[in-house]
Amino acid sequence: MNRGNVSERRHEPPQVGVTSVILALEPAREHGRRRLWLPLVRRVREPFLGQWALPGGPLRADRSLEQSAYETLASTTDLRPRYLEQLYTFGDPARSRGGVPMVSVCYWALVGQADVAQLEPRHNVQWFADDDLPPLAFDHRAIVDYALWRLRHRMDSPRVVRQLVGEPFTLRQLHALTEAIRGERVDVANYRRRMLASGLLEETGGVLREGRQRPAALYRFRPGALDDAGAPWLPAGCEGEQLEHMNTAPERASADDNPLGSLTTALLHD
Amino acid sequence: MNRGNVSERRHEPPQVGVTSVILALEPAREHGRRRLWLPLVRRVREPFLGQWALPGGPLRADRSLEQSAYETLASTTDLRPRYLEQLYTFGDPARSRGGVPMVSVCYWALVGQADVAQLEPRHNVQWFADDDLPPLAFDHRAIVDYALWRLRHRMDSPRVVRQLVGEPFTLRQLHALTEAIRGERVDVANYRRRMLASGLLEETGGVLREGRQRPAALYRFRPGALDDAGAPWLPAGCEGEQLEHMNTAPERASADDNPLGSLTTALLHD
DNA sequence: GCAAAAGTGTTAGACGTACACCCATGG
DNA sequence: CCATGGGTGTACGTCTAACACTTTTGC
Repeated sequence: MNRGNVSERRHEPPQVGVTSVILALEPAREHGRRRLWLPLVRRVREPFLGQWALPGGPLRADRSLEQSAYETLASTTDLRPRYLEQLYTFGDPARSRGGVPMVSVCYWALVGQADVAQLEPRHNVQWFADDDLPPLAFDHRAIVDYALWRLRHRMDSPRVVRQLVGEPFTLRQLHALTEAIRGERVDVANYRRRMLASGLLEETGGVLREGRQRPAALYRFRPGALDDAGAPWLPAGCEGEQLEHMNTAPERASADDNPLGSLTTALLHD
Repeated sequence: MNRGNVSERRHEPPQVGVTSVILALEPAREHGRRRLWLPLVRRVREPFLGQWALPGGPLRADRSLEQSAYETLASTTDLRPRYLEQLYTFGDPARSRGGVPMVSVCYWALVGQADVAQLEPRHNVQWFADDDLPPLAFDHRAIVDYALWRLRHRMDSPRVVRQLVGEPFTLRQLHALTEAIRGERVDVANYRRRMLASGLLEETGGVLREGRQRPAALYRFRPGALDDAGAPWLPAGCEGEQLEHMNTAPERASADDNPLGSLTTALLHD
């Protein structure tokens, strides 16, 4: 798979880029299963000119990785996600451009329903369902699949679910989201009970009528449910082989034994 | 936490480094709980000269990230881990050295019992138990904690367990490893049953006598158990904003729906 | 009343946990 | 025969899947 045509420029410092996968829940269609959606941008340069690709760009030296991801993502798609998590870093020399090695730090992001609606159609940005993607530039397809895999395995995190479904929500909406991500049918009755028994939700008191049937109760996540969540996916600290004056101990966060406590970049704004 | 003294060199391309956390199971002590161990190297340069730190170095442009991690790790500690997985990439500008931004791709690695024994003592490399670490350079402590957290959450992976315990193994050894990583007592009887019922193990036919009691049966992991394992943590593909001729579809691997099929770098040699 | 979705109940099996118990072995 | 760990049995509570059922609404 890797071709070994490394040129003589190999000793130049590698380029560092940032690439993002943005995920959202497809707006409700009439009597259809809701799917996962992601925006792609059309490439305006070679290589892969005209093909669809993930938003990305070079790492700005005066920005953190998260900031760079957020900015390139916002400037190309006009979306302002509330959730941003590092996915993986790719750095094979076979990916070099003209012999200059390329390192790409990939992120995945979540945007809610409201943000999806606000995105006005552009020629160079378009939404695609996860099961109906066009051919993608580079190997962005693999990155998308990896992001979807991560999403499925983060589904038990209230943080993730909340960003996708938006608050407040009905249990049916939550259920639809679960089915969209898992890609399989889930018993509604059991899902209700599990969610209510989890203690993560609280009723808002409001109701929502979506069709012409009985209205459904609205819920939100309890404040405490979002705090610990049992997983410190996003280290707050930073590191380097040469790093000046950075001996601050990592802040240990609350309940769980999460080593890299504060999730600085998970929830960007609230 | 971030100090804003970004110098005028901000537009230089960022340096890219690779850092690794190597984990192993502490050799059996007489009647003591076995703990997790990791080797640290003493810094021979400023900053943090003389302090303990994780092995690391610059990314070689003609090497993949995994190869770079493996080589710097091998050259500094003389260890040849069989498992190597990307952990996280740190890139805050506050971590810059002399104004040149620093991006560090971190890996975690596993070495088995045999490898630990073969490592002859050096002045600049030493093992430390996970609950008795010295002060570390930079914020390497946070990285170690994060690696340990990852390890605890990868414990259900036969690949991970196998590398730490070494084959063949008795159920008691497996159990001891589990307790070491989880940091809590686990019922031996139930652990036995769960493991045997999982279908991941097969008897070698051999037995091992560790004390003066009844010898224990030896097991190994079934070949198939290591294949799918339900999690494609390590993408095989590569990516870049500028990438030449890289439109190969990702190979989808077997049983599960793992998107980035082949775990190229998880198991380095077998 | 009818359709459709909200919401509740019930049951049977799978699974985890605690703990008692027998077996094999060397001293 | 005894101490120690290897290995088995069992009973109980919890969780979950499956599915029948009642309630609320608009037409």
